[in-house]
Amino acid sequence: MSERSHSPDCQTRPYDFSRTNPCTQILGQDTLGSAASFQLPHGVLPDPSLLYNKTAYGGIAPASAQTFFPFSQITSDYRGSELQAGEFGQPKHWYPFAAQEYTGQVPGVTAATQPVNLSPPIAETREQIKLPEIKSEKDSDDGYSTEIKVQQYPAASIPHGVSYFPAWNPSFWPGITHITPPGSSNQNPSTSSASSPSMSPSPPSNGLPGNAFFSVNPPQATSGPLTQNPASSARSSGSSSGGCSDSEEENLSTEELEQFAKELKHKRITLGFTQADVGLALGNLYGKMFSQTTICRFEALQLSFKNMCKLKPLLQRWLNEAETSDNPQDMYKIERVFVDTRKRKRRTSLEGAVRSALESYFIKCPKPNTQEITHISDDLGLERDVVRVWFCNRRQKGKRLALPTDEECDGQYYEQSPSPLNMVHSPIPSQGYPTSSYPNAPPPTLYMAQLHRPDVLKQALHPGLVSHLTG
DNA sequence: ATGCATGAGGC
DNA sequence: CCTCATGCATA
Repeated sequence: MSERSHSPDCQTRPYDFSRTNPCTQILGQDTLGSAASFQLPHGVLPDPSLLYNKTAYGGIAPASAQTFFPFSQITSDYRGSELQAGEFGQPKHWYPFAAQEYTGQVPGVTAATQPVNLSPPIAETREQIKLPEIKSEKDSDDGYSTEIKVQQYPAASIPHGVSYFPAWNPSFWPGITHITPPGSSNQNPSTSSASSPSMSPSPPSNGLPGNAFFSVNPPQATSGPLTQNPASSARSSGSSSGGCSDSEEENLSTEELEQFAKELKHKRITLGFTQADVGLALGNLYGKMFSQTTICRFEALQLSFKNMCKLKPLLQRWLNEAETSDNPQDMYKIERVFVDTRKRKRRTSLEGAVRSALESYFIKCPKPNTQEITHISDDLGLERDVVRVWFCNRRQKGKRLALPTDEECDGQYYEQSPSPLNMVHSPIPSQGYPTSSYPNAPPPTLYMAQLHRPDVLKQALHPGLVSHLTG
């Protein structure tokens, strides 16, 4: 790990997404305003966060510890990437991992899926426990594996009947489209106690309910700190601040994000939470959890500006909660068993040489067309899809690492090298980051990071690249 | 921490 | 097919 937290100087500026207002619109999208948002394709949820800013966070009712459990969904039909080709009209809902999708109280299911093993109260409980994992890397004929895993979630992880809930509408449960608010009758074990003692992760803490951490926090604690951000409030001028907890999704500046990321990391560590913990905690607070990966990328400012803006308020709030809580450690997670029957394509591990080759192709043409992809995959002996995905990821990475701070050197990846494929460079709209500049100039292609920081450079380039290019 | 993958949404 | 958000799996 690096200690970026120490030297504020070394990391000049991750990215200079100006204070354009991507956030505002992101969060402002009244997706939820339209009826359309409620008839999602197949239970897919629109970004819940979109709703957050509308529904005051502070408004979250005290947790009515309803327990919801995962359910095993069996729908294994993974067609090899070979067949992938195009669209499968069929929804592929075989991978219910997103918290939102479970979010909901299903009495019947609850009982049925009652986890077998219940959490040992503390520390260890935080780990993800994997059950028999049939991992057939090479053995599996198709190369995919099936796995069953058990995850744990905070006791209070129950999305209290918040208004935005309906939007998540898990298609699995037709009747649950609109859940009943905490108060309403609901055969559901309305209380944490009812949540089945067996699963109450709450350590034998005398008076403390396991969900103390989340539900106990007084509104003040939550809403107050939200406005803590001086800059945002200052900037958010008139329009937003409705009076109460003002805009959290407000336009954030790079500096703010940067600083917050640092603060988050520091405090997080101080409080003894792992990135994974935070991700799960968000699930408790908002019903939408995130992976360690995402938290990590957030802290490292490796998400898109939009994404950063979107997540910041959530993390901010989590931080507030964590800080104001007397026993953040009590924040415990119940185990949530969820059998994931999905088969995921096994991760392809590209060799250094291959990666270098891809890099070199990328430099010549960051956005190869179908034919070119085929050519490359052919040349390197890779699956077409692997190549395609690699390019997608590479582009994405390029954008993440891009530092649109200086225009001087942007968008000029070396196209000097003779392209073996006569690839043509296609202009790519820079949607990744608000490049502050370029009023009407062609969007710079930032695939090659504007390496202003050595650390970024290190990340951006693959070791063998140079040799490959020269060789 | 990061590489490869998935899937929604958009042309 | 792409972008974008996100995550599993792994280095």
